[in-house]
Amino acid sequence: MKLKELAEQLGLSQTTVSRALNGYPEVNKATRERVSQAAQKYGYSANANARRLAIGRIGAIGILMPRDRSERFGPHTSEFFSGLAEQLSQHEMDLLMSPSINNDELAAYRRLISSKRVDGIIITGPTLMDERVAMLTEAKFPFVLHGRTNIAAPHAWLDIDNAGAFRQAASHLIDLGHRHIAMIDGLKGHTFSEHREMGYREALVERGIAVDPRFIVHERFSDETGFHEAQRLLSYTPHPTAILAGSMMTALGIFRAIRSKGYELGKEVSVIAHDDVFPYLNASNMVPAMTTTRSSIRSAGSRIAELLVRVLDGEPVENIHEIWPVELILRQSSGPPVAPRR
Amino acid sequence: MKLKELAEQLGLSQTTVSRALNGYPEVNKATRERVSQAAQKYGYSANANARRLAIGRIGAIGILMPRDRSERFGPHTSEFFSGLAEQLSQHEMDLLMSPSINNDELAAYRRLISSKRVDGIIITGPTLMDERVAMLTEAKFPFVLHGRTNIAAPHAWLDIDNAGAFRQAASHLIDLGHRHIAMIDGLKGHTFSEHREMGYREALVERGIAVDPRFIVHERFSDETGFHEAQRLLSYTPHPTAILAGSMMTALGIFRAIRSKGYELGKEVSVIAHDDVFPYLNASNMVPAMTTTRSSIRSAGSRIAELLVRVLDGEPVENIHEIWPVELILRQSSGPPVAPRR
DNA sequence: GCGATTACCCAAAGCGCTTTGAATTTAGGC
DNA sequence: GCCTAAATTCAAAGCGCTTTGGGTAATCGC
Repeated sequence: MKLKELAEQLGLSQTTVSRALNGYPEVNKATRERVSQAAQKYGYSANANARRLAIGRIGAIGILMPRDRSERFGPHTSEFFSGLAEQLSQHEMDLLMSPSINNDELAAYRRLISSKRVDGIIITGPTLMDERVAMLTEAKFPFVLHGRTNIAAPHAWLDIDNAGAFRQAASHLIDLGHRHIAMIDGLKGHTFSEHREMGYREALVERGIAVDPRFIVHERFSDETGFHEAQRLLSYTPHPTAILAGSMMTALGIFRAIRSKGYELGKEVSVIAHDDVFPYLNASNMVPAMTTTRSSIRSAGSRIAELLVRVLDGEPVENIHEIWPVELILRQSSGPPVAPRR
Repeated sequence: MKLKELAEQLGLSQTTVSRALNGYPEVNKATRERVSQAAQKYGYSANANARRLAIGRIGAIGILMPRDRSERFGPHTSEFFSGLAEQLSQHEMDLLMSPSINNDELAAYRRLISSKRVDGIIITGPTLMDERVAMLTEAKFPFVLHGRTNIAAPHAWLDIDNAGAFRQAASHLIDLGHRHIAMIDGLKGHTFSEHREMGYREALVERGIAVDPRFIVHERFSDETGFHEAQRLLSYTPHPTAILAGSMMTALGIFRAIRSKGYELGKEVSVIAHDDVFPYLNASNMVPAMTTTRSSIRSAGSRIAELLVRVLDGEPVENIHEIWPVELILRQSSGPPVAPRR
């Protein structure tokens, strides 16, 4: 069933039917009602391509999937997507996932833009001088960044307060009496990683605690690296009595390392992990319950979609910046340092 | 830059330029070359909507994201998507994620079809009499199912051998000497869950071991349920000396429960988990390394995309069925039962 | 050298929708 | 009851691309 046929059925012009369906004011209430009824009855729904061709808007936003297994594609991804999609459905927009081809990311972005398959783009996991941000800004293509960069040119972004999260967590550990605090976070170069390290350093420096470079680890987020790095850290003398973990997966590995060394978690060694909030991995139900810096990445996705819609509606990007605070949720994996039993 | 302009630049007709770019034979080699060069130079790329409107094919396949936090949206999702997207890029197709609105899934599918935004659909996590499968089959809309149903009408699907996986795992445990084996799997009703239970039962029955209904648990996949259910199971007398876990997250919870009861994993209580293969959660690096039934969900996604393309190309759906075997990878979390120390 | 192919290229007709500009009714004012 | 303004409705012109149905020039067979 197409518009033309529906219009014929109703004895109306395509114009009127189209307007009735799209909620334009210049159509009689009774007529509009009649049209909706008919559309319902025949299961009519506009051909998305034709509509978009006519309207000039694509009705979809894009997100590139890195081909390699970078930090940008982990368990948090599905949560983030879920948030995006949820919001986009409010605006009748689709989410287009485009995989980058032969690892030339920038080319993939260009292709995505030039083929006009999306109105805007969402980019995630930026580096401090992210070239994608630079490119899209220059191309004047609408986008919202999840994260931040040091790039001066104005662009829209939403980020969580990574520095604050780690500063707060480290401060808290210091308050508890810890003096040897390590951090195992994501790969260097990524903004979030740099910011977290900054926050960590600030907390230590503020309290006059020397920063031991061996205690700052940047690695892929995985239980495996968490395990290995924590084992290494715990073999030092003195070893850290507290570890900040950049992800839940890392924390799982760290937990294992602590146990394998015979230490008690939350006593001899404390751990505070950053939690993106996964429905299937609950920090509060672990044993001991995990102290976390928490920020729902699902909510962030949802909000970012909203912001992108605003960018598309013409809101100046220089107005679109949000930094979300991160909560520190105290649970049992962090406590005052206790001397080892041996 | 649009086709018309490009054609003018070249002093050719739109027809010729279009044909040159799309690889049609009736265009001079030199001309084709000249056109490609120019397209490259001006960064021309066809407007996807116009192209699709003309061509009648959408160039995208759809996948619905359940709004609720069902089994269908977990950590495996991003891996599955990743596989899909990787394959689709070979065919210049997009992946459209559409969130279901107000939890009326069927309506969301209908909307997706009638608005002609996708050529085909991928559906996952079916129940035995999945209504989506029934609906799409009846509507004659192309789709490929990840999983299986009992629906007789022919439709394309790819599934892993869930029954075989659990049968194999249970058999192995029996070989090791276990007589009290439990399973904690996903929610009842889902095909994979039913099949796994079937496999488990078969293995026990085959060896003359009575099936204890208390030992069969169906729950959401999460570390939390793994923990609670395993705790419950281990409080029975006699308690299971081995547990099959339906997911890695469940297994994490089970591990915790075993430890919290003071049992040694792989000795007093064995665990075999199903592993979809996550880059960030590696079974072989756990301590003890986890015995798993392994099947890459990423590969499945990739293959399913390929199958859907074939369906779209007109291959009869009754030819498209694949059951993938599941490997049992023996590691240290499973071993002969050892009597508890007390 | 001439008709018949073959190779290339083109103008124009859609694809199904939105929107402009105009026409037709209907309502309002005196 | 007549004129003007407001309320409805419509015909037709795109949106940018593919494809049909011809053309024209180059090539071939004899």
